[in-house]
Amino acid sequence: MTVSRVLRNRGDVSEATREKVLNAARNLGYVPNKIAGALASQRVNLVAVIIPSLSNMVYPEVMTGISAMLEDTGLQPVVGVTHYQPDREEAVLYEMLSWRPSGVILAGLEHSDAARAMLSNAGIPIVEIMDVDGQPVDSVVGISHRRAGLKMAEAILAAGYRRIGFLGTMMPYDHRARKRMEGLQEGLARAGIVLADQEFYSGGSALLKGREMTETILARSPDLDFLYYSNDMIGAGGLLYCLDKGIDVPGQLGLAGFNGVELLDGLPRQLATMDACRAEIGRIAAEIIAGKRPGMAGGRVIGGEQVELTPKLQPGDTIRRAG
Amino acid sequence: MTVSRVLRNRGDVSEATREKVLNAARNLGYVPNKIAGALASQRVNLVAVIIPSLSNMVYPEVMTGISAMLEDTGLQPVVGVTHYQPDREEAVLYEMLSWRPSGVILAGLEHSDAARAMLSNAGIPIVEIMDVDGQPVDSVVGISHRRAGLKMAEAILAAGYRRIGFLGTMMPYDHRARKRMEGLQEGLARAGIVLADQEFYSGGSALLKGREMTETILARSPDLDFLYYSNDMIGAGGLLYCLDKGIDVPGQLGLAGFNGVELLDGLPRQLATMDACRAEIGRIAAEIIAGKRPGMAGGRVIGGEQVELTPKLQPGDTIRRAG
DNA sequence: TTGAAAGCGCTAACAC
DNA sequence: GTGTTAGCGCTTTCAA
Repeated sequence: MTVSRVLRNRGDVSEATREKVLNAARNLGYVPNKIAGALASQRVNLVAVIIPSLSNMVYPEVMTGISAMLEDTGLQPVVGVTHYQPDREEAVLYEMLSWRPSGVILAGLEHSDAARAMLSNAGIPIVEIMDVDGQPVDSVVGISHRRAGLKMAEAILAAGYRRIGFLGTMMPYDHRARKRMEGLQEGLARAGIVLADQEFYSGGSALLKGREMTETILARSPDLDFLYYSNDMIGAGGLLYCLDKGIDVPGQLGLAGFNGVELLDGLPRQLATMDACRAEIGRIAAEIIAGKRPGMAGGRVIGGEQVELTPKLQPGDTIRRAG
Repeated sequence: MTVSRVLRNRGDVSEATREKVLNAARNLGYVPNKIAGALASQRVNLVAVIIPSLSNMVYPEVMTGISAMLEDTGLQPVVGVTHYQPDREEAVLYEMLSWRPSGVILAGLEHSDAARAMLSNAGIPIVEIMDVDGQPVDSVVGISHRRAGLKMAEAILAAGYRRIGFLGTMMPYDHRARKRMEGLQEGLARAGIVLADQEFYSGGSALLKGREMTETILARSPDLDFLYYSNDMIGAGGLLYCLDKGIDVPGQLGLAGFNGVELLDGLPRQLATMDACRAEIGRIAAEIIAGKRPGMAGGRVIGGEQVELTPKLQPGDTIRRAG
């Protein structure tokens, strides 16, 4: 039918007919059925985005980058949440793939075998985001959390701290926090230093947990001179705790978090952190799906792209000036 | 085909055939095509959720409530974000309706005429959430922001404050913040008091903005004795500012925010706030879509449901004890 | 318990 | 520039 052509601004249609159709559509309150359209054309303007959580702030920011980039490509992101559970990830992925999206963006490089198999067989661009320490299925955009931890270790040591504690989530599937801790340990090991203590939490208000954990770890290991938190929210809690207690930060005790969340800007003191390049990651991932990356003239390359971003250390004022 | 029956656990199929089909499916890495399925069955297991923003924390929490409830109904939420722009809302709604979802959950009661028309004609359950002050299209679940503001006015006056300032977003389309301010003004008016000053912001780190706005409004109106913030994040910023400056809270200056975000638990002092019942709203909205509300034995009632929740005042310790 | 056939509402290819 | 036709991959209905 000509109607189809008008509604999609396709092919040659006379202005008159066009107007007529548009009017009729408006008056009838006609909403096209994309299900039928997709079935007929074998094309779906949806991009599956699979992330572990929406309450982490990091992911909403990645989403923002994705949405912004996708805005004028005609593609629409569809979000699925896994709650850091591999089996949920598998289920969500299956569900989404059954709608035949144009591409998949998903967090992390660790997936169940079944999920990997689905991704490999999907025949659409797959972009794994956030992390580059591992074997991607197709494309990957992220930072090396291992190197981030290592870099932080160097900064800590350069500033003269020696008794370092790590505070983070207990979640067994937060692979990126784990890699940062491993990177930190490796960096310390190079200087012959061992992580002095560690403390984990799960659930609850991150800010409050940060306070509690800080109190706990300092009670247990009063000689610690640096605390590395796995995220900025618990780090901010720790900072507020130290200020309350009159602990000399960064003289007596140094602090650092991770992510570079904008929340930190309003704190009484600026927590040291490392920017995880969240919006940037989202933007690039979306570009890859949309086939908009420079150097890829339309046709997709087999094997995918590997983009490693470099997180910048933001020393803030909770870490002593080196030297 | 029999295959279809197996994959949907439908009708009578012999165990033998069933096994055979399941095996074949697994080996081929078969993922059913829901597009075709949906077209044939005229049923789609998707629920459209349309919200203004993901960075507001409030909406991710509503999402959590929705997801949790939908978990075992076979329905899947699909998120669309409007950035508080009516035309974006209209576009997102159009896009989503064209996938023929089983229901729509969307924030607020204010929509463009076109959007209203689409909603009315969609022939599926519509649930407007967050706010009950207005005319719903179908069902509605939320709180009265006007009454929330009014109740806050009463609490403020009862505690003896008289020179009240309001601080909020400049966004012209944040109708709920506007209604809270109007409620506040109405409550003050009953005691013959007029809002002493107000200050608005847009964009940026809410915590930081809260600090800046507080400084600005106090510089302009040093005699204010209470500040009512349109959300907890800017309120928290204001609280941190006051503590920095050594302002006596709540003696000299009372503070209150809105939402009851869990972040507040980690602050040095507990900001007074009012719980917006976010997860609860999400849960009930999802129940309505899933047809799970008690008293609705399957068949949906024309006209929809109206659920008004009552926000609780959490006085914290930034408001003087009354009397 | 299984197979065959029709058709969901569109798009693509081709004829007019 | 416009109409016609044959599917897209399923579900549904009905017959075997």
